[in-house]
Amino acid sequence: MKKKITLKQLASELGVSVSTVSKSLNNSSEISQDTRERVQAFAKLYNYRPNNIALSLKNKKTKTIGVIIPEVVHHFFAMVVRGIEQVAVERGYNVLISLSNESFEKEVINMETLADSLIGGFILSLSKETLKKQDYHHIHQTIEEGMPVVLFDRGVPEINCDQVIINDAQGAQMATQHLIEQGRKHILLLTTEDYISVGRLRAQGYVKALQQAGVSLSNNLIIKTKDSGRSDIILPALEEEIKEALKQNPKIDGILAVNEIYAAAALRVIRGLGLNVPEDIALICFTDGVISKYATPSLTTVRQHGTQIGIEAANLLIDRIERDDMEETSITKILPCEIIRRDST
Amino acid sequence: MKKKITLKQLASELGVSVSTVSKSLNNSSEISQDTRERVQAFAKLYNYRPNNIALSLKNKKTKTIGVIIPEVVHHFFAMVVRGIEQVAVERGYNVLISLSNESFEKEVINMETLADSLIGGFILSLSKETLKKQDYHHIHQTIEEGMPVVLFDRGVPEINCDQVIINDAQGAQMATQHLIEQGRKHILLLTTEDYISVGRLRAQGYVKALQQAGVSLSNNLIIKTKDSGRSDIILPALEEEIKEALKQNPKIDGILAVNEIYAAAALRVIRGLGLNVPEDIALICFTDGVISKYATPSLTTVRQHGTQIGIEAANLLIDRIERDDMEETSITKILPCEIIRRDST
DNA sequence: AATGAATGCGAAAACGTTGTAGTGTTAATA
DNA sequence: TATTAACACTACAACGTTTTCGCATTCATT
Repeated sequence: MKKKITLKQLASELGVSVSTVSKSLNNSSEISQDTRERVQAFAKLYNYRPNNIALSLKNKKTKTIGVIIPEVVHHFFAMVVRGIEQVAVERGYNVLISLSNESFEKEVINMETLADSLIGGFILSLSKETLKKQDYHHIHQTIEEGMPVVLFDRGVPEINCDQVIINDAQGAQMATQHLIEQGRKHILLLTTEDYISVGRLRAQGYVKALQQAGVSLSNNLIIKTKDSGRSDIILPALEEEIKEALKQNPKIDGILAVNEIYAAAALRVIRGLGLNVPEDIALICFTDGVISKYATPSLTTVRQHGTQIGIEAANLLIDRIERDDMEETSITKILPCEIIRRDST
Repeated sequence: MKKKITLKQLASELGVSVSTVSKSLNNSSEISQDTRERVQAFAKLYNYRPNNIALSLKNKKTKTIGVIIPEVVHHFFAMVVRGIEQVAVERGYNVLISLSNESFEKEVINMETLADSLIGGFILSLSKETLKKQDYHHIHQTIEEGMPVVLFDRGVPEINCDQVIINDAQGAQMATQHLIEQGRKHILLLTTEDYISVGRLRAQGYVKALQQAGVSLSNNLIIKTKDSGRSDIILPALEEEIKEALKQNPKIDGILAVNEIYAAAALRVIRGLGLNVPEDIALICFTDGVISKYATPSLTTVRQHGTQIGIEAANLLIDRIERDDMEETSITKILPCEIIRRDST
């Protein structure tokens, strides 16, 4: 077992000082061509690679960014991670990921652990519980300590930091318009409770589209799921609600779901009632994931460009880390959505 | 902006030495009760938290484990990550994730970067390209340097390190038996090329089950996908192959797919041909993911217990890190699979 | 021949922490 | 009263780097 070699060891083998070795490896002009080459050859031979921990300690900077997401088994977040990772690698950074599992406490603990560790900045999407509590002290504190933070997806205007979100309202509006264009007038909305900005904004877009089209809207046509975080618990309940709604209001001819899972639930209910998609009911949803692609019929979706969000967030964060300016005013990037037409509409 | 406070600053504020502060915070009995309390109160007031980088440099250990997976937008790997993360948090470790995107080169680079950084050990699943090349020098080198490595899912017997894999052969055998029990005798196998151990082993299980049941097997009933890594490229080709097979061999009444995506492709083809699942053709696949759950009909699957794999792998790794024994012989854990019955069989 | 600059290298500090080895009190023992 | 023991605290080295400063040489210029 060969342990990693250090500058000191190299120096003593070569019979020169540590400084000389360090400078040679960094190609400093202080050192003669001769010595430089000799040291470099030797270092290569011994497969020397600098100890990043020591570097971090010295530079007070670590080329590592911390990412906290509510869930990893989730297509959208996985896409975002992919984007972040891509940029990070390009720009020479590592990515440290941890999961909040939608829990406030885990989010706080993870943030503290990461902040204590080796992190130059954070990219995170707040957990549902945090949004519900509206307790952002850990975020504020982190920012106070001079650590750059980028929020994504679930934007919070009252936090003063860079944010990358999608235009949820516009996406929902487009989706609703899309249904209306197909002649649907009785559109059921499946969304989350209002404290999740994403759900709230999407509901707003839905309402706006209906108003613009002069279609009357009704509270019976909006189902807000009490999302406990455990999908195996909420789904049967949601299906029951959908079934009830469809029975009570047979005119329903379109459904907009704020995510794939809700759409899948709807699809199941619709089939159970002997109805067809898209003939009887058209279906569109957010999250252009694997369910939509492989469901039968495949689902028309609002694509959220998860990878793109990750890319933007990572660039924003690394820019700020490298400029080292916490002062400059925050940037909020709002990315457009895109409708992916498939067979369900 | 309050930068993080250091021991030295605390010491000068308190008018004692750095050592005293350090020892007080660590509750050393060398320091009087009085001083200890005074220091601790002060530290809490200033929200002191130790700088882990300095600790790591000193201890030559970092409580961080590196995870390299081929893809994050993939249900199984996401589940494994979840398991790893869970154990890591419990045992006080961070998780550093990076993605190889099934590329050999990215895998090597990522391993080097992580090894240079702050890693105490690795958990990884080799990329397809690595398996194809059979070039494991980076793994060997890492192990040589005294870094513990745990491989999961895609086992490689010739690498001497801990491994956590599922019993692929047995899973495939069970799945095939399941189809046979339903009276299916002409079972199509959708698998990968042989260099991927997972595909190879599953094919073996399939063959074994057929032999045990006295069912004749035919090469026409095995489709090996040339997996380029880009699913948008391979899927249409795969669908074409399946369609061809089904046409040429109308007796086919069962399909075993080595992953969800292949199963989804099969489902689409079957529907396109006007056939029904499970009446005409029963369908079973590996990867108990979101597609299987929400497809119509929902798919019977072989569950691989991804979270459990992650848990086992993380425990194995952390045990080895903490015992610091690279010498002890390697452990290979083989986890059983489980059939999840749904509507497609 | 004496001065100056340029060249090539080394010593030492610094980053934040811990642990070992010391230092100086006070109290207890012979 | 002299010796020792216990106590409470401090100094310092070490982890692996980079970097600033300083010290010799050598070489060119007067």
